[in-house]
Amino acid sequence: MTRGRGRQLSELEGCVLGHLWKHGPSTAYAVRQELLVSPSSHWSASAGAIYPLLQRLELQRLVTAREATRGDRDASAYALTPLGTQQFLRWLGPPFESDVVSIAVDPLRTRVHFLGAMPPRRRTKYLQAAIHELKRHLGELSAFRRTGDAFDRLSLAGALRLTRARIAWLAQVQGALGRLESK
Amino acid sequence: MTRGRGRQLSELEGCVLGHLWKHGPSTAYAVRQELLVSPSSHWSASAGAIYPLLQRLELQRLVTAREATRGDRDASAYALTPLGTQQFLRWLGPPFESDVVSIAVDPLRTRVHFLGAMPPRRRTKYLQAAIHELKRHLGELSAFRRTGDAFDRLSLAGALRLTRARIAWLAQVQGALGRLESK
DNA sequence: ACAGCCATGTAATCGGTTACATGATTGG
DNA sequence: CCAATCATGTAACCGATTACATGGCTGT
Repeated sequence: MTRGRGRQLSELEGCVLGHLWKHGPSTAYAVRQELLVSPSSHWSASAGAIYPLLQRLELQRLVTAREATRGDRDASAYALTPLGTQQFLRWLGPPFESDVVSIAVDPLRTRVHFLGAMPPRRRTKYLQAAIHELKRHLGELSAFRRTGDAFDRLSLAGALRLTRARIAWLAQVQGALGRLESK
Repeated sequence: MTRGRGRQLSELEGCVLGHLWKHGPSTAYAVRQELLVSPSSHWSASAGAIYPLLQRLELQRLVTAREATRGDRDASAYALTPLGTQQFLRWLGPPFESDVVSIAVDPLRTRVHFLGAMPPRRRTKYLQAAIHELKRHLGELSAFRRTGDAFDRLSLAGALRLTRARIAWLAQVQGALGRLESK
């Protein structure tokens, strides 16, 4: 999927432009750091992703690079151009690409398709373990309750809701399989 | 990330092995068709993904290829080996890799971080549009209510729950931003 | 002064997507 | 019989990850 000229931005590209919009001109390193500490990004924010990405965005004139010598070292600080801002807003939507609204892939949901591959007792253990991990994850997420701005916290509220929904769903699966088994 | 020898399987590899477990020996085409009609896979199930993937799995001795001439045409039907079954069960877990339990990436959640980039009236429209799309998606998912086996339906129940949770969350965002604005 | 970390990248690799090629099968 | 579609792949490309390289900076 080429992204030359008018193409839709990828999720990671949108996030990076969003960072620049939110925090102003930044180096690639600053962008990476924020992605690394973010509670809910699935990217590793590896250098090999971010540095070339910003170079691509510069070629497309969505950002401009300024020489930002920090101490004695040369670096590039990137800033949104008007075109970049426009593309960022287009990425935000609406309209929404279909995979923005379609349900996110859930590895646990994928695995439930195949729960028939294990005996009932193992299934019970399995669901207990998954619920336990989800609750632990819920605790980790809660640690971010007081960080960021209002929008960051609303975003976190979404992550918490989704995690609680997954827990409730697995409880439903437990119940359904229990009934299935006792028939 | 190399997957030679004892490596953990990727999601797509796990799904393909799961298909073979569930439906018995299959051609690459059969695997593709099921992924294409599946209500909730984010893969395009492109030929360029599936055919090489099965060839890789064969090299790793997780599947065996049998000449399955259909009519006059040669094709390969792949079947799980005992090693493949073992690796499939290991992929199912537990233990769970951290990204199995950690929250799935949600493009709408990503975008909420940046809602401050638009004026309040546009935000209102934005959230209405997103909720509308999610409800439409909910309807599409519901069409699968009576398909598949018990596990497929439980999996679908998870997708429905997550979608409803996203709708409720966006309603919460609407309310919170309304209060924020009226202050 | 020098060990260890910070910051800025680059290179190799890998898996997935898009697009293409090709022959068999089927419908009108 | 010919067009359209089915079925089986292959090739080029692309973006992300891992691993590496390098040089400045910082604490002891």
